[in-house]
Amino acid sequence: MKVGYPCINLTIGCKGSSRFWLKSYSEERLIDTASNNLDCLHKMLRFNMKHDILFFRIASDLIPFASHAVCRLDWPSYFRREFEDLGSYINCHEIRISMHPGQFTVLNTPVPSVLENSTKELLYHTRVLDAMGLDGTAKIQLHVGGIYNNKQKAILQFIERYRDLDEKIKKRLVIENDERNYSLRDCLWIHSETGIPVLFDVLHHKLSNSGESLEEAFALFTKTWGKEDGIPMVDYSHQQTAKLNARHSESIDVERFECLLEQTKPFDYDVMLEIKDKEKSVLKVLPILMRDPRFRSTAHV
DNA sequence: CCATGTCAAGGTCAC
DNA sequence: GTGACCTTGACATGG
Repeated sequence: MKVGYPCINLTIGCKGSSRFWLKSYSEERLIDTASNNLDCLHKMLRFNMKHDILFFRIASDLIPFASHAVCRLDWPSYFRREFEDLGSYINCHEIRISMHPGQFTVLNTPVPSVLENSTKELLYHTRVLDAMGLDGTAKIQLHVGGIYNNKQKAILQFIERYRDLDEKIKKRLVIENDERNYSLRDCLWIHSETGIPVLFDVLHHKLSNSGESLEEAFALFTKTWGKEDGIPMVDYSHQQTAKLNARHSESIDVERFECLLEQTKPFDYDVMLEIKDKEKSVLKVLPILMRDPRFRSTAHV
């Protein structure tokens, strides 16, 4: 079990996901922004290592507009050195990595241009992880997509589109249960047809499920991850506690997180805390994790 | 300098 | 059919 947070570190004062507006695109601007992002990513990983944080989600904006037609730069070559340095740091320290394309990446869309853009976006994410030399345990998480008035058909469409993807993408792609359209049960069905692993989102499951308890859910989704996929991944967040003033200070409820650990004792997994205050929430739960025999700290590496 | 408007992309729902 | 919302910031421009 490794613990982490997504994309942004609020302590160290740099940003690994800076972008700019498309209309001000220039190759120079791209190179400048991407250089800073890559540099900041390295800083965030070093910060994480100091604090026993071995799971991290890399922001999709690492190389802005990389999947857009406007980008003519051969960025994997241009930044080869930076990617290799990052990759060796990640591999040496056994850091777990994920990425999560945005809402515009939809595989089961009926619109050809959307499919084309989505495929390019998935290819971009894959190329980032490949450029770092990471193995198949570095994952790209995606929601199943839209319903289009016919869920059964939409699921079959997803399966068909998944099968058509490049092997390099397939090796990394996992699906995540969402809060509205595709529940754990739906994802498991897609898994049975395709073999794609299911990343479990605790909050989404609470909002949309088929009556499975947390224990039952863990027993189900953890089985969808093969040896080559690595330890199953979990996204954890909770709804804001009804407190005055909580609006700007959302942070993890340590007791509730402790309940999760307690309820899922038989299972090993890597957990991403999707909480507004990012690494601060991770630091808050570290003392509890340190007492958990499943937890992997930097002392193990 | 500061305030405000705008930003690649999709899907869903309320009206 | 249109527009707000998701989610949130921060880039960019105009005053």
